[in-house]
Amino acid sequence: MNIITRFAPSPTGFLHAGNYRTALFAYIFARQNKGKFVLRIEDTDKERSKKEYEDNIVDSLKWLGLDYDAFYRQSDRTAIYGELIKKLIDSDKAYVSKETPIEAGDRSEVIRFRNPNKKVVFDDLIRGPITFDTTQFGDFIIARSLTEPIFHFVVVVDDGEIGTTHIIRGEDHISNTSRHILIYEALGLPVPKFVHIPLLLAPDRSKLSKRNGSLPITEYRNRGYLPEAVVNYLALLGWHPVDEKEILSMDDLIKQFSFERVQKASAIFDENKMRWFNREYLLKLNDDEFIERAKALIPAWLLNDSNNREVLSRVLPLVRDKTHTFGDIPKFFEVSGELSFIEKTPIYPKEMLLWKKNPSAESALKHLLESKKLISTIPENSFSAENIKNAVWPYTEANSRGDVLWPLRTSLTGLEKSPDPFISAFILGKEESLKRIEIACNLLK
RNA sequence: GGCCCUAUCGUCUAAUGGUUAGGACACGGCCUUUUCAAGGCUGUAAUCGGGGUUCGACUCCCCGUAGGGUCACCA
Repeated sequence: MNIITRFAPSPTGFLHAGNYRTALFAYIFARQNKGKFVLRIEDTDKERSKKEYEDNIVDSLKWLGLDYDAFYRQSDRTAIYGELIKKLIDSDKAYVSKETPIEAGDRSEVIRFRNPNKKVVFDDLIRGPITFDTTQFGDFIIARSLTEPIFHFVVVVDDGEIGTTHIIRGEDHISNTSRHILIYEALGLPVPKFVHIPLLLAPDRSKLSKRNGSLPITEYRNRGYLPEAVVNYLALLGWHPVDEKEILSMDDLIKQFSFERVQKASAIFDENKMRWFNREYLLKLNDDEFIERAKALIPAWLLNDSNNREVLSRVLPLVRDKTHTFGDIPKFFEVSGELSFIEKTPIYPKEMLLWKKNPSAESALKHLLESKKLISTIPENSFSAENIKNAVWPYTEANSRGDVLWPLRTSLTGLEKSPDPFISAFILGKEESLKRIEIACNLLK
């Protein structure tokens, strides 16, 4: 059987992680079976559908790497729906019904489906058999008019035409399924397989929504997440491989995925773990890839000023070491950020230079003068972190590490938290480092 | 409220009748260390409750309870 799955969002708002996880499962299942994955924009609600949201859906899928084989937009297909509604009316499977409007916008005439009022059973691939008594739905509305069909109708018509074999969608559609099956039968279409994916919940266990802080998935791109990390994390929400390996590429997922291992219960979206995944993927990048992909969040003075390219290469290991998402980078360079000392000469109180375990100004000055002497012996062209350490270390060991290294580090960075003194000095260069130590000595005198 | 779905550490989950109930994230401790991270080691922590079935239940059944979904002229 040639597998066809689809992702059928309505462009009435930004879609969140839960929506894209469902899309991801549909995509993976299609690719795993060498089938087709279709994107269908469900924009029958003309009031609320916006092009902006449709564009964001297309953009998001592209970012995540979920390429689709066909694209449908329901608003392009109004005529087709009209004809099929007419056919149902002609065969008395639907009828025009007189109504008393209740809300603004309500019509005095709608098209209702003649419900055979029976029990419908379907076999959900994740949950097993589910039974509904459709009597509870009555003769439900399938269109407001011949040109204004409703979700329940178009979704069946389109999946019939596309030939969707597996309808993979959120659990919130379970109770719609029996109605849809009734329409499949009325239309004489084969009933596809249904797969209802559990919902994603916010940390407070409520449904993911704008209110509880769920974000458009593209917002994670803005915050410096890698799409491969997002995909990996999303796949592991509600699904788990046979072994305990959690770092999985899209290819791995396509190889290993199965609905049997999809959880039945809803899962809570936890950004903490996604950050961890992102760091794992960040570690796999080489330096050039890292810079290329972090571009948007590296400070402009460091990235674009050719004089600073050398500085960039020196701080890169440090930046990489402390970064979980690219979004962490700007704050290292903000005022009093851990790397803020690079761009601006630090201004700090004298007390900053005193080690808390031995807050003596004489001691700090003595060690600082000695460090300065040792550092100045290093030739300019071999001013590396390693050589700086080698020059200072024996003296450090002969005394007390803290007594020597705390004043040295703070003289260079002026910060409570910063990289170690050897790396800091290396980044600043010999001349600038000696200058800063000199300033500190004067402050202590 | 009716109908439907679900229930293992705080979170994501493994274990499909027999395990000291495993792993990951987070959290704590230790090591490393001038600081902050990172890293290494390590620790705390779970089968919702009650009945069955069974020699034996996380696992099967029933009843509760809790959470979620859905009851639109939205999708």
